[in-house]
Amino acid sequence: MKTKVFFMGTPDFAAASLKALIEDSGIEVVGAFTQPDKPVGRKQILEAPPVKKLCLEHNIPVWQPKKLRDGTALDIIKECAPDLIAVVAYGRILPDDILAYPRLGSINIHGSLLPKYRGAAPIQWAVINGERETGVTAMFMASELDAGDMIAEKRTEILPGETAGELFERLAPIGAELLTETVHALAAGTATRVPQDHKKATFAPPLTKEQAKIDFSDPAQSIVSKVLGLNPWPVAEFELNGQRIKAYCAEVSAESAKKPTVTKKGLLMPAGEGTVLFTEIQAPGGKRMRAADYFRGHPLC
RNA sequence: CGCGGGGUAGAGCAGUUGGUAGCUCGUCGGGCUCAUAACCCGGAGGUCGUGAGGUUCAAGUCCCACCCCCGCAA
Repeated sequence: MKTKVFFMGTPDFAAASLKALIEDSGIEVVGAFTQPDKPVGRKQILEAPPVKKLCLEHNIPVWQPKKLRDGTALDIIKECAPDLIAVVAYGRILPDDILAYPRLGSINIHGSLLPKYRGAAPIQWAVINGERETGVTAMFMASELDAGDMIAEKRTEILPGETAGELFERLAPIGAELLTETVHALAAGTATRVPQDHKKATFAPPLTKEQAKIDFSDPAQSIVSKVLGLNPWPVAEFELNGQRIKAYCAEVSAESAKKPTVTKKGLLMPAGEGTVLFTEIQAPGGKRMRAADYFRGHPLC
């Protein structure tokens, strides 16, 4: 008897989990919710989220409800008769009646080691704050955001120089593995349930463009963590000779500089404490490129 | 038709009021050095996005069309 799972998720990170469920012979994905198509790109072209694409490829019924609280969403789920609901980066808060419906419960895979970094951007904040370790946590969903009882977690080191985007890609399959394991554990009745220590909870709110600006009075290490955590979005930036420069990759430099300096490795910028070496940047209208390349054609005055 | 920048040697750029192209780096050869991402000398490498389009004695440089890349905005 296959475990029937109703899936909810939106971006690539979620699609990785969905794919794992689809490929698991003991699991049947009976339906899915994902966010409505959104205009993306320069010309506002409507594009389907990764989860929707995957569903279409595998003939899994998929809906993109705008409202979850008018009853129709719950009706759809009832029709699919899932044993449990699995949510991965769906981007919406689910009403209690939906959470309570499946007999095995509603679970969520979250990109942090709870109770730390509850919220929308756990992976990015872990990088921004210079954490050395992070992971994914499986939990039962509660009405309060990311506050449900924990089932299991998987840990991983944050590598030096790793960007949030890279960490995302590395965490996606780990989360997928955790999800399938958790589904099987629930089906077998062997899943554990541990309440979070709510006093230790921290939060990871959505990133905004306002925080993209680099403050060079910060320590070099903080600036580097910020650059890495804000890549690929919204991307840290700073001004140089009146040009707005986006910073994709940076590291703390062993060399020191008192003013902006170009070297073979990139651009050195003095910080509040230490010196930052920008290695990958992008100017308006230009492509993203190695800092050393950029300054070959744009020498500092 | 959302706003805007750009497509010139392997890479990043410059190219003035139109007259067949330069710079930095890399690369190749040679030299110097205990040594080097250092320095010196020399060389190779470009149908200037596409359209055997328009204007012109002459177009990278002006006009037209198309393709591609990118920033903003979402």
